[in-house]
Amino acid sequence: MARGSTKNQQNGAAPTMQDVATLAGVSTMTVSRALRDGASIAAETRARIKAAIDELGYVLDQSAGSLSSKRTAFVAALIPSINNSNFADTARGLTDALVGSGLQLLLGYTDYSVEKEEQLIESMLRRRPEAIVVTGGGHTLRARKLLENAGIPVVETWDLPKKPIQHVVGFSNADASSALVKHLFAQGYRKIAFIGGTTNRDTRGADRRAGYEAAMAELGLSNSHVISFGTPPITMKQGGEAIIQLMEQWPDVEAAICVSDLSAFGALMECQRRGWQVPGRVAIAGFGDFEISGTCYPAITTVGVNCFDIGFQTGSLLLRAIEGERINKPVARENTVITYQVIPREST
Amino acid sequence: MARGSTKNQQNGAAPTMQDVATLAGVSTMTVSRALRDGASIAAETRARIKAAIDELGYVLDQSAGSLSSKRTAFVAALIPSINNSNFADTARGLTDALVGSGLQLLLGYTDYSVEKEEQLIESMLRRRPEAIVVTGGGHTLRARKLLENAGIPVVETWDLPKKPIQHVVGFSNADASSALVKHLFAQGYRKIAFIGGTTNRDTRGADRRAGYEAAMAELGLSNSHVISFGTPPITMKQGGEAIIQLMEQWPDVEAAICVSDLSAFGALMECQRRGWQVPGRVAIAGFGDFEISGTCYPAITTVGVNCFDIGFQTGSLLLRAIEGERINKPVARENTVITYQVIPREST
DNA sequence: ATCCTATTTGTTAGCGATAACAAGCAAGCA
DNA sequence: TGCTTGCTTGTTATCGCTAACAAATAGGAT
Repeated sequence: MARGSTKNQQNGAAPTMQDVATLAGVSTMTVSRALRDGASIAAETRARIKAAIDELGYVLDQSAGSLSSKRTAFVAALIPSINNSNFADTARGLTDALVGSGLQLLLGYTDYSVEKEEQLIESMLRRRPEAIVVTGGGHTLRARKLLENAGIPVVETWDLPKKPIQHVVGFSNADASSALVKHLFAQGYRKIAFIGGTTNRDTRGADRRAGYEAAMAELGLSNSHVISFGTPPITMKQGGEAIIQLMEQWPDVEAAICVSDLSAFGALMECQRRGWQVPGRVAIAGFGDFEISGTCYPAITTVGVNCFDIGFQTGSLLLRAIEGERINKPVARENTVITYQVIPREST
Repeated sequence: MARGSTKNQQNGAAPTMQDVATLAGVSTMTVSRALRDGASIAAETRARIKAAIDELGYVLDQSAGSLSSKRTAFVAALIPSINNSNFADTARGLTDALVGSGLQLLLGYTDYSVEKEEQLIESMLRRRPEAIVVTGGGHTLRARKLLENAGIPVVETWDLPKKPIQHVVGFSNADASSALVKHLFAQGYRKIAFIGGTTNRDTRGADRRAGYEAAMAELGLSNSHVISFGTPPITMKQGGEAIIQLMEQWPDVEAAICVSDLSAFGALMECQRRGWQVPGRVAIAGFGDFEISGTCYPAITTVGVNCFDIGFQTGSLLLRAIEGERINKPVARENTVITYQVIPREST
């Protein structure tokens, strides 16, 4: 073990490619090639290098490589919450689409805040991702500028922004929400309320609310009632509190649409606890088709969005776009619309 | 706008620090200093540089900086699943502990697979994190070696491994599970079953099962029954299927402990759907104290683990350890045990 | 005026890898 | 034998930034 040919070998510092090269009796360039597959290198040499790598416990320093090759091999994606199966599905779709491309996904969590998003965008950009994915179309002015100037493919997801930055893979939350209202209307419900968060922090939540109000107006139901409760994302517990408030404020209410399945579930359980029949006393609907909505009893009527597909489509678009940048032929702006559907279940 | 003093300015490539320096009429070193706070620099110069940065839309290239400064400013954390509120809480604890340190958290998802973990460890290490956090104490041989040789602080969480790699912040899943069995025993239950995943892929799940079996033996309850269902993480739906299977196989069963709250919830809902009283016909307990367990009706008895604290303690330990490495005074191995408690609710 | 100190700025030399090109070498062919 | 071809390996020059040291400048004390 007493080689000590380089300084790194002598002290305890991590071995570099130079150490591997010295041990294997080749140049660093050859080591670099051995580490990539597809490079032309003699099998015997490669084996010798692999042995040296194992002996030293060498791990490639990708950041050094990136500096030289201009390829960081990762894409950044910002999602509002780490603990939301909808976004988790999107992330999975993204990951799946990226498999085999050598691109790694770096997730960031904005916590439903555009300010946090701005910070994250900047710190991601500092690491020079090859593309960046954001959730929604609402950004701070500076964030928008950062994205526009980043010089990499940008995708906005989960929304159909009026003024897209570049590519879009999403759907209209307002339309989806309207569709749900119309579904309830067709079922015979007239006194329909909406339960959501207090602020507009969650722009998708705000869109759903707008869609609800638009549909109510369109259907000639002037008595729209909105219960606002807590800052997004509103929790199961808050959903429970909201339904109580709703029943007090509007005892006649026939159906409640919740901004997400989580709050719908909370509302449903609170009803059960109080002995209010669902849908007998009041019907409850959610949004997002979370696992919980299909499992709970009664199962919750909701809007199913193809979350995985949002991620997968985004991923494939990214691959094309990155390739396009590389060969200096940027792909044209794309606007992919994702499907959604009302899923009628037992709660309405 | 027609400056064109450097090549970068001329073509469309992203501006570098040199471009900023030229525009502001200073050296790159001064720009570098202006970007850090705490560096000694004249207010006027700093303002001029900031203006140049704004004009060019410059964003620091951190990977280049890291190469030079040997500080990548991020720590890696691997968790089994993106969509599990327990691990999400741990991640939040980690993030919170890291706030203000300038360290960013990079999350990776192992999908409960040690092979995937190994891959992730390697790809994380390639980016030279300043510390790495893994979930659990079970790793492939190579993963273990990689961690041991990484030369950075390593923390294993959510477990108390027999042969820790370095630091540990966790608890005994087996003991926690035993405590739950003993609680049910004290409530008068004797015929207690366990519902978990089929494989040992989820080592924490396996530990919980082992704890169940140990407690049953200790209590003199020889008739332990284990229902294995699906590969971890088992879903709500699988929890529902498992309880049916359990009731068929062992009609006398009085209580079922599920490997996690999610499966417990699925089991509970299935019982409601079939009109089996819980806890009248069968009692159900979970693990993890997810939001759902406290909200649903009846609320589920579970074991609450201080998940946030696992993350927070890990984060603070990391900060100390990283600082220790920097001043060449590595901190001693630490073994932090996190508390848990049985939370009795309506379902037992 | 001279020296000292503190503050601000610049210079030089890498960090660890890879791109681009150059060169060595063996095999194949005339 | 001499030349070409194709494969394998090496050399050189960065990539964009920061550490470490050097130098310039201003202000104050003597």
